[in-house]
Parts: sequence; structure tokens; C-alpha cells
Amino acid sequence: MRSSHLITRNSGVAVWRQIADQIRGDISAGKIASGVRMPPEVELATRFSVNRHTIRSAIAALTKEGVLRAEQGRGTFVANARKLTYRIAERTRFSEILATQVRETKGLLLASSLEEPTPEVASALGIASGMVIRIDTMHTADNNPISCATSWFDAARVPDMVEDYRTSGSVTAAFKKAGIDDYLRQSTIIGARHADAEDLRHLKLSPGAVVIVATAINIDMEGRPVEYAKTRFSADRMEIAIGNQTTF
Amino acid sequence: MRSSHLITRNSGVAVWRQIADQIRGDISAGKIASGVRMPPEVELATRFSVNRHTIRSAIAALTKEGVLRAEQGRGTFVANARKLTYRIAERTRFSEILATQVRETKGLLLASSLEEPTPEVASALGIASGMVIRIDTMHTADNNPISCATSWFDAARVPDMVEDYRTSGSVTAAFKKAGIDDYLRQSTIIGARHADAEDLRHLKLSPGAVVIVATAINIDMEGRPVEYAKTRFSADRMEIAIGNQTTF
DNA sequence: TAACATTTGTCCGTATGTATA
DNA sequence: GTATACATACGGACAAATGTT
Repeated sequence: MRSSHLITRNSGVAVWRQIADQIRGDISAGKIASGVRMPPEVELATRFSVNRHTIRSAIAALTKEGVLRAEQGRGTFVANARKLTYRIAERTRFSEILATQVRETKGLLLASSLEEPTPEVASALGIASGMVIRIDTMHTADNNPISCATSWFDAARVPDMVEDYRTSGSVTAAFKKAGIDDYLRQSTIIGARHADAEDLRHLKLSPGAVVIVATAINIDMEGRPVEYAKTRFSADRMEIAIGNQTTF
Repeated sequence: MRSSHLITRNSGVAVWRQIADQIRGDISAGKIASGVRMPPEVELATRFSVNRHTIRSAIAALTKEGVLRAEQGRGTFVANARKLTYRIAERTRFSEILATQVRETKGLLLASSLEEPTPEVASALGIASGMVIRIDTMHTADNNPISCATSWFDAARVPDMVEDYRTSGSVTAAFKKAGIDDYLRQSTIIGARHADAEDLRHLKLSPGAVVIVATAINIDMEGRPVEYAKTRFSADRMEIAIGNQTTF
């Protein structure tokens, strides 16, 4: 794909941010390799047809984000890492999926509540009446925030989910305690949107960042829904795979 | 999911655009129904803790996009339509997928070229040597732009792809002419990013808009790759489904 | 009819952010 | 670093359209 260095003005998005977004995207797409020295400011300025000060603003923002690393007198370098791949299959387990790609994954409970299910949640979990447990979690890979999720469970089925997740950091482990030894991914719907305020905070993103939203239903071995979850991934750090393709 | 009306200032993204993005997101997520009257400008202004003029800028942008419609003395209304679902399965055909959701789909050839494959394209198509045909296409559903795609084909395998696609507007039809009567989806990788300049133009989006990128390999019945494609969908108009879940 | 409340549309001015030369 | 032009955001005031009393 040709990278078109076109900037739209008066769009509500500052030129320096458009450039920063594009450079960040090129890095996370692999078009700019990790560790490489960035072209000098003047060259970037001509390439994007903007003033040198504008490029400086973009670089400053990316440096603050940790995407670039400026070294006094040497230049600016790409600090970044490769994109992770989240492979969706019938048996989808968060930690297992990333096991070959990172050293360590962690799950952290952000909030929990017992609530009346919305029609959407009730329909997904197949609940006619009764309450649902909702947990808001976030996940890190090698201490980098990777995703945050909101999950709903039938309160009658897994009453201790909150406490069990808090101690184990794993839905799979919490299910085991409730007598659900195995579960399958019934369906996944994938969308994308701008990160909202909570996503920004937990995933440490800047406004306008893109998140991939995976809405999933997990079922037990009898085919009954046990979990309904909406997981938000930073689109810059993660991609979703279906089938057996590997990242190039 | 709680909608948090938080605005980040001095982020390079104008406040009016952050608000517009959030309202657009709420509409396309179904949190605000189609045809409904929006809260008056003053109320939105207090809710977002901004000046009424800033809200007006956001509404003006969304009106220009066709998402909202303002009527003096009466209020501002949601003009929008429902999101389409693109279901990925082994036998994935663009027009068939949307057949039940829209009246008519069209494919349009934007550009084509004969090129030396990049390592990425060569690896995906399993080509050791030789040229590839690249076509840039866009697709409309009921005359609304839905997606645009870049596809690569082995030039030796489907030499007349460009002309055949131009006349039929369908890859499936062009394959038939080249003796490929059936093909399967081997793999799909889904990512998301900001729309680039070409996406903005073809999909009629505003800067900062989000596109879902589906990178797919299609194989013939002998398992040989016949198409490598990167399709960009407007995240506001489309979602991707895997499995058998229906949209709520 | 007239008076009124509600809501969008337009105009003024001012301070700060963004981008250029 | 300085100077200039324009975009963004705010505050206030009033006009125009609509619907109700």
C-alpha cells in the first residue's frame, strides 16, 4: 500500500497530530523498522509539505508516548516493538494466545457490579430473569497495557466470579472454581471505534486513538452461554487473526 | 458501557471533533436511536462542560457528514441508518454477504497496475518469480460507499483480471472467466487504523475516521493462493462477524 | 390573534493554539 | 526566536423559526 503523505487541514485534527498518527501507524505496521533512525526534521518537513516546527510537534508527541526516543546529538530513533496477534478460534484463551509472543500476561480487576441485565446482555447470556455480574478488567503483556474488557456473567451460575477473578486474574480459573472446566467461543463480532475516555486511561492512549472491539459469547460444553464480553484492544498494538495466516 | 463525557484538551484533536466522534460513535453503536431528537445545544454544552458554540461546531460537522439534521426552532435529529454486518466464513463472497441487508451492491475499479510483488505479497500468493496484478476497487451498498480494497493476483494465473473486473465488478466473476470456478477464504487478519487520504476520499469520511482493515488470502480448491487482498471498511458503517452471533 | 418558552442561527469581541515564513 | 495569519474555544446578545398557552 502506498503511504500517501497527505494532510487534511481544518479538520479539527491538528496537522502535527495527523503526522504523529501516521508515523505511529507506519511503525506499528512494520513500514518503519524498530531501532531505525528517523529522517532529519527538514527532510520530514519537505516530505509532508509542512513547516519544520510542525514536524517537531509531532516528534515531541511521539517521544512523550514512548514510540520514538530522541538522543542528544545522535538523532531520533524508533523505540517500538512488533504488533501482537490475537488468534480467534473455538478454544480462545487470552493468556494462551499470547503465550508464544510475550513473556508474561496479567489480568487486573478494575471494577465490578451486580446489575439488572440490559436486553442486549440478557439475550446474549440467554437469561430470562435474574441479575448479572459485570466485571471491568484490563490486561497487560510484559507490563504493557494490551486490552481492557467488560464481561457479564449469570450471577446464579458463577456467584463468586468477582472474588475469584481478583485473586487469579483469569476468567478460565474463576470458571474452574464454579465447576465450568471447559468452555468454547461461540461467536465473535469485531468492530472498531475511537477509544473512549476509559480506554484512553487504561490503555494509555492519546485522544483519537483507535481501538478494536471484540464482542464475544463463550458457551459451556452443553452449549449454554456463560460469558458475554466486550474487549477493547489498542489497534496500534494488536491485530485479530482468523484462520491460519501468520503475520508477515 | 457507561458513556463518559470526558474531553482532553491540547491534545491536537479539537474539542468539537472529540465530541463529534463520540456522538457519532454512540449513534452507530445504537446508544442513540435513529430519528430521535438530540438534546438541545445548551444541555449538551453543560453535559460536555464546553461552550455552546463548541457543541455547534460538532453538530455542524456531523450534519455535513449526514449523521445529524438540524431544524431551526425544532431541534437536531439523528438521520442515521443501521450498521451492516460482514460475516466471515470459509466461503466469503462480498455481494452474497450483504445480499440480505441491502438492495444492491456494486464494485468499481479505481486503478490497476502490473507490478513486481513485495515480499509480503509474494509470500501471501506463494509466488517465487513473476509479476502480480494489483487492482484498487471500491464497493457500494445501495449507492453508499462501504469499503475499498487493494487486491493482488498472480499475473500468470488470471491475466485478464483487470478487464474482467471492470466489466463485471466482481472478483468471483473474473475468476470464473479464468477457469477458477470456486475458491475459499484461507485466512483473515483484522486490524483497525485511521483512514488514510485515499480511504477518506473513496469512503467519503472525515479525517480521524476509523477503518477496519481485513487482510485476506483466498485459495482455489487445490489449496493454492489466488488472491491476496486488503479491504478497508468504514468502522461506523460496518462490523465483522465470526461464528453465528446476530447483531442485537 | 397575541404572548411566551424553547431551540437553532448569526453576530460581536477576546484569548489561546496552530502553522507558516 | 519573532512576527503574522488563521483555527479553536469562550462569553454574551439577539434574531429567526417553531410550538404552546
